[in-house]
Amino acid sequence: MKEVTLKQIAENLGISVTTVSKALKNYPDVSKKTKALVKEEAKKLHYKPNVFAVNLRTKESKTVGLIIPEVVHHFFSSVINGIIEEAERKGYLVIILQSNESYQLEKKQVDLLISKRVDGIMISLANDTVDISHLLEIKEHEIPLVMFDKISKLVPCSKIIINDRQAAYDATKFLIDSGCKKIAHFRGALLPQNSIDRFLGYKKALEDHGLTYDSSLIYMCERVDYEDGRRAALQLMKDNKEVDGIFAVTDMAAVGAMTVFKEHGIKVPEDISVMGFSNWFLSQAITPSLSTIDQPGYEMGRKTFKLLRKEMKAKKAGLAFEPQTKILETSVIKRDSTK
Amino acid sequence: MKEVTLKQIAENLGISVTTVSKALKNYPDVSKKTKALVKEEAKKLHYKPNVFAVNLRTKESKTVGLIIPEVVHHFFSSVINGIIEEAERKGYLVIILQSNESYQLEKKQVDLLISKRVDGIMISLANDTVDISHLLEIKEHEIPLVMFDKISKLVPCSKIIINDRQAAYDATKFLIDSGCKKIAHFRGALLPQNSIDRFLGYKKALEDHGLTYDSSLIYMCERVDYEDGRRAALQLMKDNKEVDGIFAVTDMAAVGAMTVFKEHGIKVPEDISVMGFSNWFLSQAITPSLSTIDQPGYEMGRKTFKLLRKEMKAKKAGLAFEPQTKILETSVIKRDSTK
DNA sequence: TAAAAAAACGAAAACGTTTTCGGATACTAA
DNA sequence: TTAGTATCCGAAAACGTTTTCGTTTTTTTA
Repeated sequence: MKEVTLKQIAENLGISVTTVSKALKNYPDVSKKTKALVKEEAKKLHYKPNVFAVNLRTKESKTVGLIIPEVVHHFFSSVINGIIEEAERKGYLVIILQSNESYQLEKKQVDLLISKRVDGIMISLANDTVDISHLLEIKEHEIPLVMFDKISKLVPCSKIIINDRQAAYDATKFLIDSGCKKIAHFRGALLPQNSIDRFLGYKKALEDHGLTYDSSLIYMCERVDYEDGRRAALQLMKDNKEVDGIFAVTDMAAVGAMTVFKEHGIKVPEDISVMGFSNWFLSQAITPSLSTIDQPGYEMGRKTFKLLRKEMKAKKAGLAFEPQTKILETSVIKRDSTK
Repeated sequence: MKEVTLKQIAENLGISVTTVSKALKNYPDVSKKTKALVKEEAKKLHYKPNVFAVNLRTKESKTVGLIIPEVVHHFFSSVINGIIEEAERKGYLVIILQSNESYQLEKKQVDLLISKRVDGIMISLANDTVDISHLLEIKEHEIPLVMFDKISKLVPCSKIIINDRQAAYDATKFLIDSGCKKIAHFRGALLPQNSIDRFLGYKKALEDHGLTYDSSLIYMCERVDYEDGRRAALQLMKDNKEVDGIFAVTDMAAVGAMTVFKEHGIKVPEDISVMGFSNWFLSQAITPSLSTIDQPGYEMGRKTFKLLRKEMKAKKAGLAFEPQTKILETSVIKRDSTK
């Protein structure tokens, strides 16, 4: 059972490899008759072009790379979903790598993708990525690059993001409008721009509405997860600050806090309102359901690939491409954890 | 900025391409001196082998394919995590495709992976996959194949699974041991083996413990999700069967049911016990926390790739490979939704 | 019918690597 | 010295495709 090649078909038909190749790709300088003959023979033998050879010749792999901090994560897996769906539609396959929020790994993986000669790269940065030389290297290799969600403004490439600051502002304002007078913030790690922006949005909202910002109401959730939320809530209770509202950096942290409150007989939202961020599936399934900010992961994935493809097309055509930044809409989702 | 090739290095050093290639791969018939020279030059020029050429020559892509019903899914994303981690460790990249539980898509994607000439394929079947010709085709192309979780016994290939029937038996027995006398089952779709096995385990447990099986206590959760769980629970209430326990096919369905109960003042576990399946993250975050069966997704992913690699190695060495089936351990996790 | 134009085909190079196998050089033993 | 043996190197083929460009064949035009 030997592999079927152009040569095989050519020999069977007594014509040249060149003509076979051209016939299959509908070149104008092959007669209709020959084309038909070739195509028939190709079908009969179940001819499939050898992608390895095609790649080598065309210098294209029809494959793109995706580096993501975490796969087991509602938001990111939604993004993945959007990306691979859109990519497949356009004939591209997606190689997925997970940086585990580690800059070292991320750097290695970028190298990997470059040496794999993917046609484009999409990336959401690890928390501790500050050095961006590996990203610039991508550009040096002239590989189209799109960053999404967790980006670095220093890299001159297309970006798909939400307005974290505005969204956090909206969330906080929502708490204020619902009557909260003393609002704590469970913030994320210090480095990533998202955490910073959400923090700033929170702060701005307080100031704009006559509430004084109090740094002792900021609780750190390094990993922005359930456990962090629990820890922060316990600390909050111990501090006894009489807080009547919490804006948490993620739904996970918010849920962690809510379970602690439940365990201690603190009522949500009667005693304290809780606002999350991301609208993970989980937030609608718990009781009380969690008010939050809707962050459109699936759409972000699709848009990310679409933008990448635009750039890949431009590159192929030898055209210049001006990096674009798209900001996706978020919205406040009112549920039962707020008044 | 031309690409650096072996030829480039060879010319710089005044030696042949052959020697350069061999030097870089530490062939024994190249002198230490030349090797050092070549390696130095390669490093200086930042030489990276052209994978396209390597692929063509070696007929290997160092890439494997993964087809999965759904990415946004706690269990499957855990599997993905395990697979890509293990793969990367061994120098393989993973192309991920999503079948969306559609046989048609799954078939197309198998074709895609075959024509991409991946070195191996891992797959978890779509719900409506009954025809297995596309899977046999993989074998015909002599591409190593491993199926996991949702498998078909008819395909002669390695498999990584859990014992769904036993696990369901354990879950049901747990409900019985905790005092439940009338246990309903929220089952999954009719086709997939998992649903069937979980149903059978449930049934067997009842029979083994002196409870009569009653088909009117079986509620269908076609998509095994939150909404299905809600619907089934509402129906159950309407039917007024005085059920005191539920074994749900997934945690999602179980959580859906629990929220309905909560909305209607039915206490879990006092009025009714609920048992889930999978141990998704969510099950520990809700209140009351959900008792469930632990299904080790991450481990399943790692084992799946490991087995695939074994087969790929055997193939490369020209050795025969006997398909293996590995059954992973599950365990009952006792939480607050059961007595 | 000859010349010009159009249509159809194919030889060959190229993509960059790996690997076989024969040849050259240097070294050892008699 | 010669023969034999390591040691080192390189020519060339191969992987299967794409594409340029020149050649041949057919058709059209005068």
